[in-house]
Amino acid sequence: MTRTRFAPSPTGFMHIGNLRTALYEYLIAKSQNGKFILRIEDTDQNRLVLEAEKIIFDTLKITGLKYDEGPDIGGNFGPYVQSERKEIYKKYALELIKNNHAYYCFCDKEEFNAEDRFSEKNKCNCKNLSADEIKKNLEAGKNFVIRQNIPDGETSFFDQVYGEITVKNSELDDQVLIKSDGLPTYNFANVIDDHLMEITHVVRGCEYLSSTPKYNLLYKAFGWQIPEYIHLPLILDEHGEKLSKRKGAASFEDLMKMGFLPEAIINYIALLGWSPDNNQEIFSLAELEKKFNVRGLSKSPAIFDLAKLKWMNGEYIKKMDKDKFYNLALDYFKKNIKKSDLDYKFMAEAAQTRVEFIEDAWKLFDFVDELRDYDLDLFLNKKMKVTHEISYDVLNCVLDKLKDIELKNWYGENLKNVLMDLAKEKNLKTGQIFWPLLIALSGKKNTPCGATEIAEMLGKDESLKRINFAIEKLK
RNA sequence: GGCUCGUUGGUCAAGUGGUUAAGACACGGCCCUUUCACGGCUGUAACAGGGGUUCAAAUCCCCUACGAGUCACCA
Repeated sequence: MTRTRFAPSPTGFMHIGNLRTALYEYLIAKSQNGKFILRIEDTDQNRLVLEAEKIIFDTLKITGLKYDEGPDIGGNFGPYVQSERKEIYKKYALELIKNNHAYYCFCDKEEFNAEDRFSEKNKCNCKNLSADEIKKNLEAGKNFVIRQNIPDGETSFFDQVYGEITVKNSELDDQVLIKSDGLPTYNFANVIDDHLMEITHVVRGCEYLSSTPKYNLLYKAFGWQIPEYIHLPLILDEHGEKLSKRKGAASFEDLMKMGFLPEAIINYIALLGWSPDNNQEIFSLAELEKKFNVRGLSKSPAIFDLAKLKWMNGEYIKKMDKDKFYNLALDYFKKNIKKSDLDYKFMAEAAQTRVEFIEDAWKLFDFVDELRDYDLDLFLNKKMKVTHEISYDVLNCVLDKLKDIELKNWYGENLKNVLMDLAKEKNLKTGQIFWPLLIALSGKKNTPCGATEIAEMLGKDESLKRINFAIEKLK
């Protein structure tokens, strides 16, 4: 059975790249009826961030990436937190030492750090220590790490995205397996855990591509079966650099704060580095589970494009249940617009197809409370052949007609009829009536609905006031 | 610097030896429309460069350029 795992370290926010890795891991498992496991890699005690685990749980919950096993829900392969597995790693490390695939190293940490990174390999003689010397050091309580003993030769592996990759073993370090604090490094722990947890497909960012040969050597040393490897290309920011916190939207939390819907985020990042067999763009998670295949994964890095995510967010807003959108938009209407006798239902409906963020819905109606001064040239409209003169004349006629309408008849449909009649009477195009009126009432070119609907929204007094103001302005 | 990987329009991308080199976002135009939007139609715009192999190359090979990853007691 296919088993994949998401193995984040709890060091802070949920990076978009990590979330996408989790998504693909989830999809690979689910598309094959397999299991998706969450494992917390907290072996670096210095980088732990409080709350970070909660962010991981919450994000997976919000996005719907439901895991089958994990620290908070258990499973048959636990514990699912690496710091609780310390003894397990130790045991396997000792086994490697016994078989000469690893060795004790008593060197001081500082010695190595001081060395030039690009110069010759760290030369540590600990590999050649005699059994006696090792015993003496251990008994003396000397600090040690356990290092992997990389053999000569070369190592190849097959990656489902990048294909066959071969590296000379001389390029590989005798990496540390167990740190001096007794905890394993990622490099060791991931191999042990992936094996013990029976992970079949190791999915991770391609920054691990170059250390994969070392992991393979470990699998080989234990005589374990090597899992399928699926390395993922990077996600970059708009400058072609690594996504970073400083430049804005690097994390899921950031995007949520900006008003993006979780479904839209998931849909968008699914397409960053993967493409389906057809041209479909909008996918629910359930659809992705059905259609995802490793074949569609790309090798080259992708740039995170906020503009396209915005478009997608708009698509999800349009698809959203009307009542749901209404309820969400209502808060913003009430909070930001003072006028209260408004048809919020109507407003929500008008906004739903025009907005990329729910919190922007009210902005379409920002002219309701107050008419901001506007440029006279807004009246000009080539297509409808509207000029300043026509606007002036039309608004005078409109004012004439409207001022006699009784309050009980002041509603959109009726106003529209009255003005249509006016157009006929004056032999004008309908646009030549409605355009100047729209500008006069709203002071803007882009409005969420038509002129008569706005007139209804504003009420008779306010509408006439604004028409008068426009006439004065045009004089 | 060594090693490894990558490079199709501004962006995401399809493409696996013969295509008018898809589609989406963004941008422009047109239609619909009392505005805007939605929707529909449409336009601009790409195989990093150079060598091979082949009747034929975006596709296979080599070189160059550029970019990235890695070379931690971080993951």
